[in-house]
Amino acid sequence: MPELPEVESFAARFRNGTAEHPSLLGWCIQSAQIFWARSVAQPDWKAFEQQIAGQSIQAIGRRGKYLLLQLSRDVLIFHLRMSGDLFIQQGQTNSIPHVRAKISFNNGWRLIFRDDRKFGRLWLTQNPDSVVGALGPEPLSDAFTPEWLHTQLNARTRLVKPLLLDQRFIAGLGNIYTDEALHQARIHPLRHSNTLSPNESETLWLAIRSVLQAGIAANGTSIDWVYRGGGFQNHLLVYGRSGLPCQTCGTLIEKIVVGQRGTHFCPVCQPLV
DNA sequence: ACGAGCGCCTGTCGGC
DNA sequence: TGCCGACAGGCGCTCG
Repeated sequence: MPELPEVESFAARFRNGTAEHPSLLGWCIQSAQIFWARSVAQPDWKAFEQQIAGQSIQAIGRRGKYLLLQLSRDVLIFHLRMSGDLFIQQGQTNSIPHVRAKISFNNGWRLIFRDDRKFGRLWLTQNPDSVVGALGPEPLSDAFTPEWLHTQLNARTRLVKPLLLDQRFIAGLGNIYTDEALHQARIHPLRHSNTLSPNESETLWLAIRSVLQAGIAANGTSIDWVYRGGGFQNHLLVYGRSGLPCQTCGTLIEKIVVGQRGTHFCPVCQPLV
């Protein structure tokens, strides 16, 4: 579930601190425990536990949906996939179910990785490009321009929705924000990418950025308690609203399957030309 | 180049 | 009530 805005929210909270905990910058790792071996993608879980001990957090960042913690020697990378969640805890151990990894710091705090579906992954590597190097541009960066988007859309023939979900094309969009961006741009999810006009591409560019920025401003989207503390679920116009009236025209929102993913759209606002 | 199908996993929900 | 299939925020793989 966590898409770019949710991961950005984690990065900001870890970097700046919250009312519940201070910034993680400078914290020194005392030990780590892995409870599900396959949650660690690299190296193997035993080497992960050994290598991470003694390293301290020097920087906290995000690339696409990946959370990157620069440590003394390695980079610790998280991808939360469908159901991953991160907690900062101190003192008594709360009984959190589905804990896959626990990282304990010298100052008594702990970072808990919870993930009921076990799809999330951790990496500990000196070469973060081996994990995030193939990602497309950051949609909120200066490299992501209307001209770039139009050129790249027209260079492919794929359906626009699966293309936007492809992390090698653009980094960070997931199912929720893609549906919302296409709706805001008034583009049908089954359009072929090479049929978008320059004007439509620019509208889509603006929609992607504005939806992501609104998501970040709301601290992300919380659905089914998979991700906590966000407010953007109250601003969704199509995702999860099939059968409900479109807030623009009143037509009932439809749900179809595109590229194996549930896809929500307004058939009137987003005509298939 | 592209899409479909499937595997990875667990929890929830609706239908019968 | 209980069982069973469908489905869910993601993504990597194989196969046409």
